[in-house]
Amino acid sequence: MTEALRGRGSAHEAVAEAIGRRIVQGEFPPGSVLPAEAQWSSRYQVSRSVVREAIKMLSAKGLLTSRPKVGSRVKERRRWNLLDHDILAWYAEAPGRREFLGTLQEFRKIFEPEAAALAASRRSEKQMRAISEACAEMGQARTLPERSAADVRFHLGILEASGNEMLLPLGALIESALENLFMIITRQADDLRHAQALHEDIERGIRLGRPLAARRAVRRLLADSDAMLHRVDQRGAAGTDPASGGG
Amino acid sequence: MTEALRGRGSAHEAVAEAIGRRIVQGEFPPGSVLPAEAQWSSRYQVSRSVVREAIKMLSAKGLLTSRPKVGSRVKERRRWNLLDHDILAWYAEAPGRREFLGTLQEFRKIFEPEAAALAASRRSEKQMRAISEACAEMGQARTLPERSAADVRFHLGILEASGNEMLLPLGALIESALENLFMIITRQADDLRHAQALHEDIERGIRLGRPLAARRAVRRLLADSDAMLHRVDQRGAAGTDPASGGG
DNA sequence: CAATTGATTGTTGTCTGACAAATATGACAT
DNA sequence: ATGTCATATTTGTCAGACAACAATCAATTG
Repeated sequence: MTEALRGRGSAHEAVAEAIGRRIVQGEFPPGSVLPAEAQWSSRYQVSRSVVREAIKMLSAKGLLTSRPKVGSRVKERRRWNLLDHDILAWYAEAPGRREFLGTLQEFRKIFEPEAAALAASRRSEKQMRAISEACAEMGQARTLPERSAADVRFHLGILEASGNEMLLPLGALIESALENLFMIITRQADDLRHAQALHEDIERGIRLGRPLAARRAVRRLLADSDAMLHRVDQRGAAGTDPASGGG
Repeated sequence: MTEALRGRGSAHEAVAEAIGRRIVQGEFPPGSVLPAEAQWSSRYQVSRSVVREAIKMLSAKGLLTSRPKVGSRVKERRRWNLLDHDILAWYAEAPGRREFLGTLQEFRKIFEPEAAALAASRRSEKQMRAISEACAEMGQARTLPERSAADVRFHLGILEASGNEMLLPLGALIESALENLFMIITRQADDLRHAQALHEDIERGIRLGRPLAARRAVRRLLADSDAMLHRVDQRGAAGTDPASGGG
């Protein structure tokens, strides 16, 4: 009857996460109406206020709309804000992870090369330093999580240096992609060296103010991750061994 | 002491809009703490529950975080979800509209050409029909709002036909851009014919399955809007006369 | 008999009042 | 000067109540 809540944040955050995850994972298909607030309230042993605040959060993310008497209806997927940090996380845990990652990578190929090109023309000295440092830390990292964290900082630094603030929210996408690549891809030492060289090409292009070179370098890097992904696919079952990822 | 609420939706939506707009427009800069919930409650003459639900919505959009005793603190702009429909709308009303529109257009130039290229390779027949119809309606439209609405449908149709569902949330960006172009740009009859021809180029590229042509055509269209914008800029004060826009 | 009207009912929307939890502030003791 | 503790303030959560509203079905009426 009653269910435990995973999250250890505040109650309304935990409830929002629970309901949101269920919706994104397909338990309540678009167009269907959710159980009434009172149901969630008794199921999770929280007050209706908590449920309402949770539902308002999901509605702010475009997952559903509420109307008096009829209830909360799941919106069509087209309306979901798939670029939202939380929705991305829930999505990544849903069935079809591999396709999700493919969509993510395709999206990255659209905006990351252009972001790098913009960064090559507009980056400030401070922004350049952040990018170069992240790149260096990637090369010197001794553990894989350490390297992955520097990787994320590298790509986010490029977004920031692009000078177009609307690109910043797409950072959530990069974080999700790298995290998932990290889980799926296995890299040999040679691969790591190669990936590092690709990152350094990008860094150089931005540092020297060469938009075309930077753009091309990012395209090469993303093509490389794609190749890794396909290699995994061909080796049979898409494994989930935690190993070295890269992007 | 008390203030009236603009919106005519539910109370929490109206309050969220009021507070959100104030934040985005700079009244509460990033890092500052908002007035306490009780303050909003008495100011807008609503219960604290309503204020809380409103604040939870804003927090879901990445505008702020709440902590006991300290209050609700506005997050750094980097964390705002600028691609959110509502935030875009509030942003568009903030000072610096013209720069906002420039950022928007730059962003469009990043993803829309690629979306069109993908659509040229992957569009279904049904999706193609939607695009073609929107394009035709643009040409036959008798009123400017009618034409603008078809324009939006045209571009959203391309996003949908791209086959990458993560591109769909960017539709909010297109809607906002076209709406603002509509307010700022004035077009002569010649301009309108030219814009229509550009749209038809895109439609043709997608219909004939020519990604490169479609991509180039979108680039031409966006360059055209940019030229219109600069023309307005050079004519002095950026007017806000409602007139024919195009994208 | 069909169609409109009306009552019923279940759900969200809102209000009120209360208490718990957490933390910034300042007083106080060391 | 520094660390400890009490206090006050704010968010977090709860409980219960009523209003608004729409879908459904029965009753009334043309």
